[in-house]
Amino acid sequence: MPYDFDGWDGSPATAREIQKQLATQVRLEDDFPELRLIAGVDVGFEEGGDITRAAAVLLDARTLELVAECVARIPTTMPYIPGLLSFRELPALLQAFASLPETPDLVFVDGHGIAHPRRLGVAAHFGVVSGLPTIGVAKKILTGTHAELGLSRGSRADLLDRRGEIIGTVLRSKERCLPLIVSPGHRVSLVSAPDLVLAYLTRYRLPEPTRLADKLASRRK
DNA sequence: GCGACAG
DNA sequence: ATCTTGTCGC
Repeated sequence: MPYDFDGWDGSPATAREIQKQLATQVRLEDDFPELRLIAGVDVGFEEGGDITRAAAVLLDARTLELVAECVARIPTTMPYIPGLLSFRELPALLQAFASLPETPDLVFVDGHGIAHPRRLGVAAHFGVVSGLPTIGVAKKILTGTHAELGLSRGSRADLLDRRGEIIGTVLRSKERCLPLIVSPGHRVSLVSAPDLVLAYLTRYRLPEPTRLADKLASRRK
């Protein structure tokens, strides 16, 4: 067995079983008005990919002020396989997240939520495992199609799966920039997910939680 | 069988 | 994701 994570042995059959179990736990619930703390998580790599570096940042939901930041570095155990991203990044992500001094009310995850072939992108998986509300914020589409969207900030279009079901929102977060792909992870509705992303947007393409986590994970500046 | 394909 | 400087355009 080349890999090992919660019973994962690298075979497509095992992957299907794990995804099937987790997918049944994904539920889109209520929305929430008063948020106090929000978090952002992302992953980067070091040593040519041998080391997975996860970052978690905690922000004051009202002022967007950085409250805390944590980094976890662990050996990489799996290769990148489209559709199975969470199995590669979740261990490090959870470790960094667990180091935060407080639990946030909402977590923004770099990657897709339910805008995934099996409705189980890394943001949905993270939500199910942590039990916290999560939103997936990706920079590219993994699956799905959408109509053209406006050029102004805030313009959006539904992301549809092969059957015409809405699985996310293509959102123009900044003018003259490629749109973000926003989808619910856990305990957040399809409608409120993009609104929450807009709520924590400043002058950049990415919302603050994800932007800061991304910067810390890739050790850039 | 031939493409598409988050990070 | 990561390897990488300058450069075009708002």
